Amino acid sequence: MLALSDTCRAAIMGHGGLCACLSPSALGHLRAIAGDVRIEAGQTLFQTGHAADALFGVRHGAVMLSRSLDGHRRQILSFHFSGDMLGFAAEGRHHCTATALGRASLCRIPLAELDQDLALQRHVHGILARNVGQALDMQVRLGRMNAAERVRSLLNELCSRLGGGRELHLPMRIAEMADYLGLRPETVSREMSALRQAGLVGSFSPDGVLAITDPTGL
Amino acid sequence: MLALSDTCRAAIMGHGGLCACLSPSALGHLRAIAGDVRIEAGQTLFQTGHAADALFGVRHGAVMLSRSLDGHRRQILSFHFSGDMLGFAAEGRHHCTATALGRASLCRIPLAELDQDLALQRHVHGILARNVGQALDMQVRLGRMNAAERVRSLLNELCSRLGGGRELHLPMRIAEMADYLGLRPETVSREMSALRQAGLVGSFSPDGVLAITDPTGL
DNA sequence: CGGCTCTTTGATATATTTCAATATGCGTGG
DNA sequence: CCACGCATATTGAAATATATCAAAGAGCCG
Repeated sequence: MLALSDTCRAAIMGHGGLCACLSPSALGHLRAIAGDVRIEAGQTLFQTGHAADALFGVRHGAVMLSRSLDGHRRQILSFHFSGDMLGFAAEGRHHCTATALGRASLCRIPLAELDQDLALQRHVHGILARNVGQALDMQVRLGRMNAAERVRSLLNELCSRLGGGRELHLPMRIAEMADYLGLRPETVSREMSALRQAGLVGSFSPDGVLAITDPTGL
Repeated sequence: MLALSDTCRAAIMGHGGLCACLSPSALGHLRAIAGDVRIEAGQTLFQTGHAADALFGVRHGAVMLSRSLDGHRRQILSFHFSGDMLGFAAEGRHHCTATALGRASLCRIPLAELDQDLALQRHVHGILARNVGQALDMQVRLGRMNAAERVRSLLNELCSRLGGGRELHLPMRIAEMADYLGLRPETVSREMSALRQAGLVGSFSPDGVLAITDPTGL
C-alpha cells in the first residue's frame, strides 16, 4: 500500500478524475487505501470474466479496454490516460479486458473500501455517469460517421485529453486506432494521409508523435 | 404524485429493474415519491441540453434515447421497455433526447428524492453500471458486426427483453431499427427478408408483430 | 375509393475492406 | 558500424458490403 503519488494526485484532480469533489479528510483516507500496480506494455490488468474487486486510476501511461468477438475481431472500447478511472463492472465481473498500451502504473482502490466512503461513492457515481456519456459518443461515431469523420474526431479527442499543444504523442498504433474506430488499419492510414495532404497534421513518426499543423482546422 | 401501479411494481422487480434489492421500507418510500408521466407516440420526455432533475421508470410502452448529428443523421442509443430506467445524465444535463415510440406511461423519481435514499442510490448505481455494459455491447455491434449480424443480434435482444415467445411484438419501425444499428432502413429490410427466406422468422405484419419461427436458430 | 406512409425489392453508386506490394524504421547480431 | 530481419505503416488495385436512388406493393385512415 502506497500513498498516491504527486503525479497521481495532481492528475486525478481534473474534471474526469477521482478526487475533484472529495473532502480533504476523504482524500486522506483514499491515500491510505490506494494500492499500487505496475504493468508492462501488452500486459493485462484484468480480463473478461474475472472478478471485479477494485477500481483503478491511471497514474502514468495508457490503458485500453477491449472486447473480442469470435477471437479475431477486436473492438477497443476506450482509452484511459493519466488521471482516468477504470474497472467499473456490473454483477461483480469484468466484461472487457484491460491492456496496457505501454508501461503503465496505476493506483488500485478495493471496492470494499469504496463501500465505506460515502463521498467517494458519490463521486464515482459521477464518473460512471460520464462514462456512459462517452460510450454514447462512441455509438454516434461508430453508427453514423464515415471513416474521415471518425479519424478526425479521434484526433480531436486525443488532442483535448492528452494536451501537448502541437505535438500530439499518440500512445497507440494505427492498429489500435482502427479497432477503436471500427475501421481497418489501412483505412485509418489513408485518412491520416488525407489529413496530412490537407495540411492539418504533419508526419506520423513511428515513435507515435504526430505534429498538429492546424489545431483549429481539425 | 401517484403510488407506483401494480404493473410498474411488478415490472421493476426484474433484474434490470428499479426495486430488485430495495428494502420494503425503501420501496414504500419510493411509492410515495414516484410521480406519474404519460406521453403520446413521438412526444419527447426530455431533450438534449435540458436540465436533468429526475429519473424515469417505464411503466408501460416503449421509449428510445437518441442523438442527432448535424440534424439529419440520427443515432438511436437505446430502447427502454416496461421496467427499464432512463434519465441518467452527467453534469445535470441530458445529452440525448427521450422519445416515446408509442403511447407510454412512466414513473418519475426526482433526483432530490434520490439523494435522501441510500439503498435506492446504491441500486441505481448498479443499474448505471449495467447501462455502461449495454453501451459497450453496442460498440461491439456497431464497430465489428456486419449488417446481418447486427439485425440478428437486435432480434435476439428484443426476444429476450420483450419475451412473448414466438410472437415478437416490435414497438419500433424499420427506420428506428436502422438508426439503432447504424444501417439504412433498406438494409434492415433486406436482412429481415433474408432471415425470412432462411426460415428463422415469419412475416413482419405492419402492426409490428414478427413471428419467430426458429428461436434457437437466431 | 384515394392518398398517405412505410416496407419491400431492384439497379447502381460508393465507401470501405481485402489482398498485395513496397517502404520505413527499429533492434539484433555479426 | 553495418546488414539483416522483423514489425508496422503506406500505397495501389480489386473485391465486396452497404448506401443511394428509384419504383412498386401493402396496409391504414380519412
